[in-house]
Amino acid sequence: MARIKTNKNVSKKELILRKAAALFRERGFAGSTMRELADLVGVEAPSLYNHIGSKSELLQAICFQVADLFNRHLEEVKQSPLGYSKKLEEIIRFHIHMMQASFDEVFVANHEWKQLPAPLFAEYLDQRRNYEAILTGWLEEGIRKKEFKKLNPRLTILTILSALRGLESLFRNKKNISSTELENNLITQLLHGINK
Amino acid sequence: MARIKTNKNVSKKELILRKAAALFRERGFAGSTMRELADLVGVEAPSLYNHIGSKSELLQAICFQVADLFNRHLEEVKQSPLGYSKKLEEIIRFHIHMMQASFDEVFVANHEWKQLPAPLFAEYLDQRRNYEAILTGWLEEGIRKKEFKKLNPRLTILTILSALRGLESLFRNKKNISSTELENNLITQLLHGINK
DNA sequence: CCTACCGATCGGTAGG
DNA sequence: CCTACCGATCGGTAGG
Repeated sequence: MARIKTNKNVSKKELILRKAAALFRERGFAGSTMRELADLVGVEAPSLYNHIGSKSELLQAICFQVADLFNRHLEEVKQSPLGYSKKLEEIIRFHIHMMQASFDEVFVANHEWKQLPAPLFAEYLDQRRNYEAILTGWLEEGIRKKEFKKLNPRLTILTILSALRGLESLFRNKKNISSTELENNLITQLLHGINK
Repeated sequence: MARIKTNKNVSKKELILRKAAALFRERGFAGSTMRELADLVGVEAPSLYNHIGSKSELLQAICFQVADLFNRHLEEVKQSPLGYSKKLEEIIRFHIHMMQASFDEVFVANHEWKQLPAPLFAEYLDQRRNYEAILTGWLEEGIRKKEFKKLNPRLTILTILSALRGLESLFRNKKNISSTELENNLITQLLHGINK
């Protein structure tokens, strides 16, 4: 009986988290109210606090769950035997898949992490910088091995990540563009260029 | 005397607008308060309302001033005799210049326009879509004339614009990277590709 | 441009 | 999970 109660609470908390991600994406974290969230969940606002600690705890859970998935994937690719261009291809593919699988969560993590309370803000920023630094290292190595043109590595990685973040506007409109076309288009454009 | 008074009001209003852009960029529109803005301007909160009508009027002014500059430049490039690849180069250069000249305002226009009140939201969205549609048209024409590879035109333009928007994170950190290096790097990467 | 203050709404708590 | 309600804070107004 105690176990059943726990399971029920967990699934309700997950429902709250999913609805929070959808709400925060639409209205932003600061622009969202716990009353709106309660409406989406189907309870009164004070009842939310039987399942969660605070509004910002929701943001925290969303941001770090997303970050964990990206970090874990990065570690896998890092330890693979692929060349640097292929490694970047893998990263591009994974960002597209994440956006399709968890659009609201990825969007909120990308846009609202700045609203995290002070210590978590710094921690999240660290993880982000680490992610970028590893990709930048790949580009530097790839330039040394003549795999890439001589470009500013950090700027180039930043541009790729920005382009991937921008896919959000596609998923928001629920455009029916296939995952394969997306991947192929972005890999061609970002790695091989659009000029003939 | 009436003229002097008017000039004074105009310059105070411009000060408020500049400070509002800086504040909205840092905290977001919903996360910013008129008390914080008043502190930045150096008056009490109610005094702001001698110069402005409302908080959302500030957002409106910032967003549409930025949009006007981009639209005017687009029109110039559209009527130029340049080829499509060179036209896109001009757009890339202008986005970089705008970001350098008016970082706060461009950032706010890009991120907070969704908070515009209903009729203005739709108007802004229209202008944005028109901007994207014209660039997409160039890409379609360029593909037909074998200037570009066969790519999804809308997706390709969206990717370029996303990459340009992402430059924000560079200017936020006040990185001392030259305008010329930025332009060259982005044009190479986005038009010619990074692979050797 | 200020002081004083408004109605509304916020995140969250008490108590059952 | 609800009703009742809190202190704080919000955008904005009145009046001088």
